[in-house]
Amino acid sequence: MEEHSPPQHYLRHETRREMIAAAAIAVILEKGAAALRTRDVAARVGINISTLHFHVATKSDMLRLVAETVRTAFEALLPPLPDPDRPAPDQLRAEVQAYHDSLRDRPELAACFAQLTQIAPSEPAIGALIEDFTRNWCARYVEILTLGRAQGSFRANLAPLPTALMITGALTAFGPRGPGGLAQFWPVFTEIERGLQARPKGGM
Amino acid sequence: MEEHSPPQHYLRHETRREMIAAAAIAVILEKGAAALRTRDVAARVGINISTLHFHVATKSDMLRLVAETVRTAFEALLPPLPDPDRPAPDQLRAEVQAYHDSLRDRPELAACFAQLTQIAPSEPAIGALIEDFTRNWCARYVEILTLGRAQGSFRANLAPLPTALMITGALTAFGPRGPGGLAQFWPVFTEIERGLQARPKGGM
DNA sequence: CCATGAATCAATCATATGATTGGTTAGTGG
DNA sequence: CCACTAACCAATCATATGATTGATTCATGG
Repeated sequence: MEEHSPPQHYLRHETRREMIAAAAIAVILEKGAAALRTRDVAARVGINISTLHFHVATKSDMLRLVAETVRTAFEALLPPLPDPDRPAPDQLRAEVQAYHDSLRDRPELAACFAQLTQIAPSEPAIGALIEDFTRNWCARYVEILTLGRAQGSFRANLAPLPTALMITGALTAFGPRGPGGLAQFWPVFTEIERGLQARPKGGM
Repeated sequence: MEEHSPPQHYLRHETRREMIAAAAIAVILEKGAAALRTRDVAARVGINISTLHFHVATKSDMLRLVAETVRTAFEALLPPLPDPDRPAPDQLRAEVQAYHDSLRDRPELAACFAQLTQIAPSEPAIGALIEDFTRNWCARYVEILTLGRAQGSFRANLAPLPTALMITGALTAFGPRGPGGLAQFWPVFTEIERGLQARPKGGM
């Protein structure tokens, strides 16, 4: 089904590794991480299995490569780190916008990420990488929320960490849903925003 | 490692199927769905592979059995359907409490559910079941939220579906996290609650 | 232009894995 | 208590799968 441009033999190590990562991601998307086979990846790249093993020692290595590739690609799409001097609501929106765009333009990333989450039990290195990324991602929201509370744009009784977990959790749910499932993305974010806003005074 | 009570031979079809489902769930929890092997399940139940195939025709069947078992067990833990005559905030809390308790008392359920998502691509029946369950689960929140808005306990500008997606998304994130990761559960819910509350008037 | 090594492949291995076959045993209805 | 069938198992099959071996080809620096 794939048309590998005619025997474009003899590519560089790093080039091949990138192609392998891309192919592995595609296979994971189509069949799920549970059905990932080194042979399928090799076939997709258009190389022999032994060639694949030349570039990527083991399947476990391949999975690490995929995880690192996805993580790096994801991080490259994130906006600049929170800036204490800009309004938090704007930064929150920018942060969410970046995530939205990643779902729209590179749906493989989040979908693959979700799949990788599941193989963590048998691949501790992957689990650690994912956990680390997730923590960092969440930390960005914690910062923005803390900032916004200090700036007075968010509720004074807002707890940054739980709120950040709520937001990242809600957003993560859009990952596995295909690019079509983005219809409710902004409505969901609008609700989140409403829930954060400072109230005109007079609680209860 | 497992001590199967001494050769308690000749159990009923349904009994064995339940044992098989339980064993499969345990294996999925320990090694992940990708590493699920019919042999491991049989060994855990304490039966021969051919006996396993006698009760469960194929691995695919076994997976469906697992999915249905998890779903049924999950649904059994849910509170009664939303009641238009009770205060929505109470019902919301009851709904969330039930989910919390399921995470605390039956962590296998949510964790296994999450694992099943990785075989969904190659097992459409599983995917459909998961999607269906998720939709129903979300619908419960939609009802409660709609009710609460009508009752005046929630913001008048609250959009039920997006908010329900937000809540279920945020809650789902606690599924894969083990029972230890529940520390932030109630803090997160508290934030959600605060975001829903009707404001004292005077928007903007 | 050739020697060297990086990149490639065909063939093969060892084991894992889902499934089947054919026969054995135990509980049960008559 | 016997016959019948549901439940069970040992042995085996066919294929899938991750990985290796040893030879081959291309690119390139000297």
